[in-house]
Amino acid sequence: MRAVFYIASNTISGNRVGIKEIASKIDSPEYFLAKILQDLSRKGLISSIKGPNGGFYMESEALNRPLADIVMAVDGDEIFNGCGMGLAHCSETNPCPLHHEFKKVRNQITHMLNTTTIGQFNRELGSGLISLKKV
Amino acid sequence: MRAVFYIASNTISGNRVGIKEIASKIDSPEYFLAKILQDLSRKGLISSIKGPNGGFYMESEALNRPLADIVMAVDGDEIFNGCGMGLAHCSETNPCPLHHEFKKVRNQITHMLNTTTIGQFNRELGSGLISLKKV
DNA sequence: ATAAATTAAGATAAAAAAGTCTTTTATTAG
DNA sequence: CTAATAAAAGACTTTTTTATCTTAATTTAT
Repeated sequence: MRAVFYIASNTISGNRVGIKEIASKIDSPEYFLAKILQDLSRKGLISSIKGPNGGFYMESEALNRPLADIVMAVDGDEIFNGCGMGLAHCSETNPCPLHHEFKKVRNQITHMLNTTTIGQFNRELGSGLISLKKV
Repeated sequence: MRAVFYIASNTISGNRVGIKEIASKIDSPEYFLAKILQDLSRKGLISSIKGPNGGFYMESEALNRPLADIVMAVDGDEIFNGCGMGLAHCSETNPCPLHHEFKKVRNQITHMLNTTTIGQFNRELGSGLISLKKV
């Protein structure tokens, strides 16, 4: 996610960025991150070109995709489904005691991830002053 | 969590339950579950006695503890902290674009886990008709 | 006391996730 | 065309999590 933000913010300012730069800026192991970006690239969320002056960037359509797409691409849709307590029987018609509250929470998260685009998040994040590191 | 619910519901009806029974009822590998229960037992959330007619049960105080205590015991307090986006810079004074919404969500979850006790959840779950299986 | 039942603890193993390295492929600049 | 640069792909290693097995300790019933 942080890597995508970094790529997005560079795309917005017209640059492509190499894996080494991304890795160092978000403080993530280079080769490991490479795997993830390759995957996101295969899934079309980010783009890349090889060779000198190559690197990662995003298509403008991709910038308009919601944050949920990153989550889906990396982790799948698991977090969006199922009973919060992990109970099989729990459903709308046979809810566990926290079903409705959990549902509310999950809908909120889903809504927020679906209505915030990558580009929008980045613009609101502000200029390049902000660290995308985790620690 | 499901194991604790099973123990709680049996405690409420005055029984102790053995690891094999729990494992089969919640559909979890016996030895693995044993490790987790040993841990919860060391932490005082559940109790056990050995020997014939032994098994796991809960003290009545434990039944009054909030669900959050189970989460804490098993997973620690990580889920209760930090920026939802994993950004280091994000804080109350320098919030990321989703900070406030995330905070709302997290507070909701925390509140719901803190104000629902194990015993209460179980009583609301209803009688023994309900499967605690995951699938 | 002894045998049986039952959890506790420790060692080990298997599986999954995270991380690293090496080789290949594509692109560009000269 | 060639050399250099950069991502892609695949093999491999390490670490963490999940799961299993074995032995020990405790309790109860006889």
